Amino acid sequence: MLPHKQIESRLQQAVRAVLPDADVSSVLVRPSSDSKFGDYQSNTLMSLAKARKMNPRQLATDVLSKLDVDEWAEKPEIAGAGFLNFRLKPSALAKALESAARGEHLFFDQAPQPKTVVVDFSSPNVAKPMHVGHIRSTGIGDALQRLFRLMGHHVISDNHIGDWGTQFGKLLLGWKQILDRSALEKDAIAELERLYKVINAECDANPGRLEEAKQELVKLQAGDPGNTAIWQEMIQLSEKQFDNIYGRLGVKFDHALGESFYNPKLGNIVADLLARGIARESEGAVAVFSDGSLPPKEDPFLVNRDGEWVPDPALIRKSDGGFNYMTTDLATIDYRIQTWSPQEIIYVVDDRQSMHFKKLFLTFARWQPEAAKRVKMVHVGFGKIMGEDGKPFKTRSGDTVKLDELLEEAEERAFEVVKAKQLERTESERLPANLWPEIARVVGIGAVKYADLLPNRQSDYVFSWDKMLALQGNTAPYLLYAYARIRSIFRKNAEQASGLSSSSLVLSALEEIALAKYLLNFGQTLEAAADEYRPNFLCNYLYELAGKFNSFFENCPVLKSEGATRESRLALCDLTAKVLKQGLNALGIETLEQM
RNA sequence: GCAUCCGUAGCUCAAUUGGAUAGAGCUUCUGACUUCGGAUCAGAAGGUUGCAGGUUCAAGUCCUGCCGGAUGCACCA
Repeated sequence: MLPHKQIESRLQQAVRAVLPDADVSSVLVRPSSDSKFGDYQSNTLMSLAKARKMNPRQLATDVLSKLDVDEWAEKPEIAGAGFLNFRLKPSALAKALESAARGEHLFFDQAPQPKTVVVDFSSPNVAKPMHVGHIRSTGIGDALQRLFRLMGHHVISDNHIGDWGTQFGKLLLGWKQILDRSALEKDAIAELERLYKVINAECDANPGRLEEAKQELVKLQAGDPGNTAIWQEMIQLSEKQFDNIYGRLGVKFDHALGESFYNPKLGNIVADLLARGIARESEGAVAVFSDGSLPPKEDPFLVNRDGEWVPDPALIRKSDGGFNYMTTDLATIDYRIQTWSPQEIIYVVDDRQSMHFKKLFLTFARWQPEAAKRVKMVHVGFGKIMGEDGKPFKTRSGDTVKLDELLEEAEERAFEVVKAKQLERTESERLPANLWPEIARVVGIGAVKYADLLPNRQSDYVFSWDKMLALQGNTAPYLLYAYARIRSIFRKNAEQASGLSSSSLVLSALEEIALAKYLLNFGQTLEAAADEYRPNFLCNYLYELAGKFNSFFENCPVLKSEGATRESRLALCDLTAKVLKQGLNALGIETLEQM
């Protein structure tokens, strides 16, 4: 167990000894905000004292008298209003690094009680191109599924594809009447998009066309063989696009159960909700209304119009008899609980749908109260991607940016950067030109993903090619460079690339110690990122780690040093590389041995 | 109108959810062994955290009221 975990565990014991009835799970030890306060701090005693109207410094003194952390830390100090500060013993630090160098751990522990977690993300629509809007859901969702897996949880990722719904009426009409076969073969998604746009415009102008489209939809829903065959072909064509993009992004799903999968279950769900009195008919539709259990301000089923709270129900059946996404989402939760019994279901969907998810979760809890108690349902929302003009990110002509074109541009721009840097080097230092495209691919895709994961997910962020591909600052290229630099040491020193032959590490330089201590924080960062569904914690950690490594690298010669110092420094390099690689991998970003 | 999210250095963003002197990068300026990979490092400059109150040992973070922005409010997802 890592030293700060040992300290935390001992501290919890000491608190329990002083306050037998206290909830010690809230007593935490965290890295200090400033090294002058030691390496780790606990501020939780202050809130415990406050809740009991005790003097926090007195409580700290009492706890301290019961606390034995001699094995890992110097004598703890009480500071300020009641902070407990811990300074790590050099022996404890060395021991933690030695066990990591022996391959016993990489500064994190697996979750003691693994959860089953369903992660729902990406959710593209059939017959439409994937666009920038899909980066965030796909990138954050993939990072979360990787993070949870790394922590030892059982993850089920599910891509809830939009393969059913009213858009197919228009698409079927377009397919039958204005399809251009050669265009379909050339670029299927572009042609399907064209069909939809043309028919959609016609429907807006002409109610007759809209009726025709509706009839096609009714036929599809009734199982008409011709329309079903066309629908299936559209899905197949779309799947090619999805596979291509997910392949480029390195994103994998355990399941891709689209909306159509749930279609046969929807009628029964509506009937059941009606029978239980949870839903009722209204204006020809079937809807779920407020049950009055929440104050109006917090009730998502109410909205204030001109000073009066009026119903804002969740529709589960339209007045034309069709179902909508609320119905499908209820069926989806039901299916997931029945099939996988998860403790947690996470939806990575943009923030505009937060109201929908509030209604969805509350409706499900009313429908299946017992099942709802056993599963935590979370909407992990995120903000928009803006252009550098501060408006939503669009192409120069004002269209939405397509994801495949964006990835293409990322690789092209990265290639220009790679090429420029290679040409700056002498010929002997330059990498063969046939390696450049692969380097550009990893840098370009990594840069897009990293730039998207770095901002706090709830805020909008400005998309900037120059910033994400910048070679300095908090970017993917900076991190990849730090990794490649380390790997280069081991190419020159292949015989010592793994393990530590002597038994103990020596750490003396300030930069060595700072780097070593920071490595120990990897696990807490992973836990915080997973607990809060915020991959950006990990981004910032890796950036700091790379910075500390670069600082160490400038000041502490590795290959030119000798004996135990040399071995210790090699071990530090190796561990830093492993943490960088593992961390970037958890973000879905590949690494390069040279660049 | 009501609800949700947001407002932090000239710009782009952090701040481990109430902790100690609000941190990075870009930009500007200064410096680093003829470089274990200079796509690097060290330093300087840059702040009344939109405004005004409140809560407490402690507020960028919580509460109230304003100002400004984004989003959502019945059959699209």
